[in-house]
Amino acid sequence: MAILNELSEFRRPIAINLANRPTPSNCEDCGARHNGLCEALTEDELAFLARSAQRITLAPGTVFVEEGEKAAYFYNINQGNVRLFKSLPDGRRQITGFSGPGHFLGLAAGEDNAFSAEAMDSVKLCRFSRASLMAVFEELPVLERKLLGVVMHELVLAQQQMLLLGRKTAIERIASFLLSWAVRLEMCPAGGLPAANSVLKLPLSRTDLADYLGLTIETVSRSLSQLKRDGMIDIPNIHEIILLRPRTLSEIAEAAV
Amino acid sequence: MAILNELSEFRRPIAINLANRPTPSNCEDCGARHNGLCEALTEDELAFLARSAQRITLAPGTVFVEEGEKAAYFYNINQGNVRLFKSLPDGRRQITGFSGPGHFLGLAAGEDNAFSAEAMDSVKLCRFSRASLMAVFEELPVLERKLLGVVMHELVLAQQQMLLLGRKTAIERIASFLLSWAVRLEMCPAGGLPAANSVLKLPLSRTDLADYLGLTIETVSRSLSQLKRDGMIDIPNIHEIILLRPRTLSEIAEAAV
DNA sequence: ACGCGGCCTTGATCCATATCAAAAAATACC
DNA sequence: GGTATTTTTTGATATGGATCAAGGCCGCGT
Repeated sequence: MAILNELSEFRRPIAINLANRPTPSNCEDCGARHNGLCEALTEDELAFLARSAQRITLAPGTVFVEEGEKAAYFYNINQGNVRLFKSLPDGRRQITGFSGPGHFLGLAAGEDNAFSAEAMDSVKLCRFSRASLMAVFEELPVLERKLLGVVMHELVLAQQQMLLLGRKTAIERIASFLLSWAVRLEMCPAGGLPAANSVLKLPLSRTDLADYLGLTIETVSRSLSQLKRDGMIDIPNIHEIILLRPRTLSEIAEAAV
Repeated sequence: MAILNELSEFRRPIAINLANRPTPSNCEDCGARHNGLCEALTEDELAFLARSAQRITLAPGTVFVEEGEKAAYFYNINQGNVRLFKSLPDGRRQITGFSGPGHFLGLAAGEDNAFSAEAMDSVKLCRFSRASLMAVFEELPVLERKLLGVVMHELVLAQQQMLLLGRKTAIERIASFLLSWAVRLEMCPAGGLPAANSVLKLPLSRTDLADYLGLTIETVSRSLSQLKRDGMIDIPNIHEIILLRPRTLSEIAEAAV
C-alpha cells in the first residue's frame, strides 16, 4: 500500500504544539484574522515555505510524532484533527492539546520530541524537515517573530490548563472546556461568551475528553449529564452539545463566588 | 520610602514566564551553558539591552505582575526568586512556575498579562518597557530566535506539569518535583539523576509546593513524611531535602510498572 | 528566657472522584 | 436489516486526598 509506505517515514518526527490561533481576535500585525501560522503569512512567504514541503495523508489513529524520538520534522495541518499527548509507562495518558486545520505543529525545544501526536481522523498535512525550517528562518526572519507569537499563545493556553487540572472541580473543568472549545471554533472571542443555544461540535470521544481534563470517562459523562439536568446544556447526540446558558456556564467555569 | 515609590510603578506589568534554561546542557548555538536570556546573549547584545533597562529592587511578597492588567513591561531577574501563578475568584491558586536569577519574565501573548508574579524574597531585576523590547527586536533579530528557544522550553515544562497535574498521584508528584528541582539547581542534566545523598535547597513554603503540585499542604507534608519513612529522602530541616535514593525516586516519579 | 504567632506535621473524618459492574445507545460489520 | 462490537451512560461501592482539628516546632520580639 502506498499510504503505508508514506506512513513508515513518520517514525521519528517533531515535538511542540504550535496550534491554535496566536491571537483570537484580529492580528495586531496584519489586521487580518488568522487561524495558524500559514494564515499569518503572506502569499510570497507561503510560496517559499511550500517549496520544501511534502504533502501527506494520514489514516485515523496514526501516531506520527512519538515522544522521546529524535525531532526531525515539523508540520502544518491542512485537514483533520490531531491530539497531542504525553503518557506514563503504565498507560495513563494526558492530552496536552488538540491541533486542527491551519495549525502548526512541531519544533522541538531540544533534540527529542516532548510529546506524541496522533491523527484523530483522516489528516492531511504538509511536512517540512528541520533543516528546511532553519533555511526558511534565514530567508524569512519575520517567521521567527510570528512563531514566537504562536508559541507564546500556546503557553498561555497551557497555563490555563494547569489551573484547570490543578485546582478546578469536575463540573468546572467541563464548563471551562465547553467555553474554550467555543472559542476554538470561533464562536466567540477569547474571554467572551458564545450566543445562547449555540451548537458545539465535538469531534472527540469521551475518552479524549477525560484524558484532556484529567478525569475518568465516567466522571465526564456524569458531569455532562448533570449540566444537562440543570438546564445548562442539551446533548442531542454524543458529538454535539447545545450551550443553553453560556453565561451561567461561564460562572461555573471561573468559579465566581 | 524610596522603595515604596519605586514599587508603585509596578501596578500593571507583564505576562509570560520565559524562565528556566532553554536547554539544560550546552547550548547548540553557542556551545556555552546559559541560565536564561541574558546568559544567551553576547556582551554587545547585553549592552544594547542595558541601555533601556531600569534596575529595581522588590520587597518579599510584592506582586509586580497582575493577571488581567495591561502588559507594559518585561523583566530579567538578577537576584531572588519569583512565583508565577493564576488564581480563581474564590482564592484557589495554581502556581505555574518559578523564576530565579538569570531568568526572563514577561512578554504577553496578547494585550494583557495571563498570570501574576510575586517576589518570594528580596528580588532585584531589570525592567524594560514593551516598546523598548520591540526596538531591541529591530536591532537584534537574533534575539527573537533565542527567545523562541526559551519559550519553547517553557512550553515543554508546562506540558510535563500538565501530565503531573492531570494524571499523577500525590507521591508521584512530590517525587517528580524533587527531581525536577534538582535539574533546576543544575545538580544533574534533564532526564538524568542527581547523585545519591544530594542536598536539595527548597526556598519554598509548603503552601507554594501545594499550589504548584495541585495538592493541599497536608498532603504535601504527609507525602514527604512517607518518602522519609520509606528511606527515599531525609529532611534535616524544612527547606532542605536529602535525596537518599534518586534512582528509586525516579521510578516513583515516572510510575514505572 | 519567655511567650506569641506563623508554619508544619499528624490524626480523624468526610467527600469528590475513581473503580467496578451492568444496562443502554451508538456504530460497525455481515 | 439484523447482529456483533464498541462507546456511553448509569448505578453501587471504594478510596485518595481534602477538610477539620490538634499539637509541635521554630523564629521573633520583648
